[in-house]
Amino acid sequence: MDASVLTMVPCFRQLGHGQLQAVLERSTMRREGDGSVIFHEGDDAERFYLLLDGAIRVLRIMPDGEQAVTLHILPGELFGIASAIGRKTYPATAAAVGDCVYLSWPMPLWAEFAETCPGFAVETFHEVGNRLVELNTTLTQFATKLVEQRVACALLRLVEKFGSKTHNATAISIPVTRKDIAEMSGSTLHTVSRLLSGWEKDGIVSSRRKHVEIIDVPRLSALAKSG
DNA sequence: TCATTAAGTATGC
DNA sequence: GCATACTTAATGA
Repeated sequence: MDASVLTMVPCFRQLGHGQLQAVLERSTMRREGDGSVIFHEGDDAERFYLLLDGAIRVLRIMPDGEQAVTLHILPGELFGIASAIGRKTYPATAAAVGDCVYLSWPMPLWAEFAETCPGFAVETFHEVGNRLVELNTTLTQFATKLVEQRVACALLRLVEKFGSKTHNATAISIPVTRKDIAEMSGSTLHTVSRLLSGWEKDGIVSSRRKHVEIIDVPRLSALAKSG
């Protein structure tokens, strides 16, 4: 594994090759398959993580066993950064979406990186800030929109993060089930299934098992708007 | 307007 | 061939 994989990572962007090498040498690399849980909500926050490849779903599990997906992590982003917000335990569960490759470090190194790595603190503040904005947007959607609009919003959020243009559509590049979309939109898999079937008839989306692509993004955006 | 129940079909390891 | 993903309709809050 070469230190150059870290040059694209925002929080290490200002480090020279030697420093990157040192950071890398102190990390542990792991690989996980779809659905594997990396840490659970409430676990002691012993390590922090950097996603190199794949995607991570951050979710909370309700007392009745229901799950709510709060956000997704992209390659190059940190996760499990309890230290950054002054916590001793993880506030949410992190699970792999598809195959993932990630690095991790013992949590005590967080303070050391923040002190010794130029740009690390500033970049992680940015990242945390961006997530706050994202969560705020999602929260507003939950509070103000009807289910159909929320489901449309959830799909658009997936497109924003994982959309890849194909010949005549925008495919979501990670596996997503109806249940996943329901957990992102505060709905049920049945309602999501019904909505997707309807939109498929209207030529707005096209879906197979665990795979969704959007044929007509503007019309989906229109559905996502209230009114 | 939407969740729940229930009963089915399709798909993939 | 079995578990998982998905569809559809009916019911009722």
